[in-house]
Amino acid sequence: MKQEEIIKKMEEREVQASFHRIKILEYLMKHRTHPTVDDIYKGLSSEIPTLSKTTVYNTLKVLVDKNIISIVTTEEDEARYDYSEEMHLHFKCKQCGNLYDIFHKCEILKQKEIEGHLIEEHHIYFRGICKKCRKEIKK
Amino acid sequence: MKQEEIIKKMEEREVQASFHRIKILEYLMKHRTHPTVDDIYKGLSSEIPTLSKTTVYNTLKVLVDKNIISIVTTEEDEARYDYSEEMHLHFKCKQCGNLYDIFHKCEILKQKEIEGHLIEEHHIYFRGICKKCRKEIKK
DNA sequence: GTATCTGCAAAACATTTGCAATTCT
DNA sequence: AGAATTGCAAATGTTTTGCAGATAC
Repeated sequence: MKQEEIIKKMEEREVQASFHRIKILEYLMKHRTHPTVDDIYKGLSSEIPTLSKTTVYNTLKVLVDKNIISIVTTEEDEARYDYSEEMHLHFKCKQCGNLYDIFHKCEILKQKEIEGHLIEEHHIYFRGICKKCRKEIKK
Repeated sequence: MKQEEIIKKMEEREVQASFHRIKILEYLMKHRTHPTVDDIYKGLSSEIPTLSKTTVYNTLKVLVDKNIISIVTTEEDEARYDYSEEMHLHFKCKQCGNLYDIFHKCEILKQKEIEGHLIEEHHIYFRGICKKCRKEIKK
C-alpha cells in the first residue's frame, strides 16, 4: 500500500498522520503476522533509530481506538496487533504455537446483534492442533 | 455443587484435591462472573486467611491445564477464569464494561475442524453495546 | 502560539520463579 | 520417608504515567 493511501486511511478515521504513526501502521499492513509491541519496535528501530517504545504503545492505542487495527484476543499475556480489512478468525496450534488467519465464511461473523446486544467487534479464536502438526503426529 | 462432586471432578481429571484447590474450584463454580486472580484471592482470603496469591496462580494453572476451567480471552491484560460445563460465548459492553455469557446455539461452536486444523477450544468473544446501554442511549 | 506528539525514566501491575516450610500419602 | 503443595520474597516482563522537549498546524 502506498503512503498516500495510508495517510488517507488515517485522515478518514481522524488520526493525525505523523511520520511515526505512518511507519507503524505501514509495518502492520506489511507484516500480517500479529506482531507484538516489541516486534514492531524492533522491526522499525533500524529504520527509525530514535523511535521509543512509548510511541509504539501510544500509536497502537490510537489506532485501536479509531478502529483501524485490532487487538488479537488470545490467552497470551503480551498483546498482539492485527491490521485487516477483511473479517477473519484466528487459530493457534497448541503444539507449534503458530497463529493462523482463517478467512472462512461464517454466519456468526455477519451477525450484527445477539440477544439484543449490538455487536461491533467479532473476536473468534480457536486452539488445537494445526494441519501440519497433525501430519507429523501420524508419522 | 457438593464438595464430593468437586473432588470427583478433580479426580477424573487427575488433579489432587487439596483443601485450597477445592475451595478455588468451588469459588469458580459459585461465581460465574469470570473472576480475576485477585477476585478469587480476595473472595477467599476471609475464609482462608493463610491463602497466598501464588497458590491461586498455581491452582488455576493446574485447572486450566487439565481442562477443568478455561481462560476468557479478552483484550484485557488481567486474566479472567471461567468454569462452565456448557459451551458458550462472551459479550462485553464497551460502555458499562459488563461481560455477558451468551448461551446461543451456533454452528461454529459444534465445529471440530477448520481448514484441516483440529479444534480443541472455541473462544468466541464479541464487543459492542449491550441491551441495557442501548436503551439508556435511546432515552 | 498553542495543540499534539514524542521519548526518557520511573512507576505500576500482573505473573513467574526459587526456595524453604508444610502437608499429604 | 518421599512426593506434592503451599507461601513468602524477589525477579521478570509488559504496560502506563509524568513530564520535559520537539514538532506540527
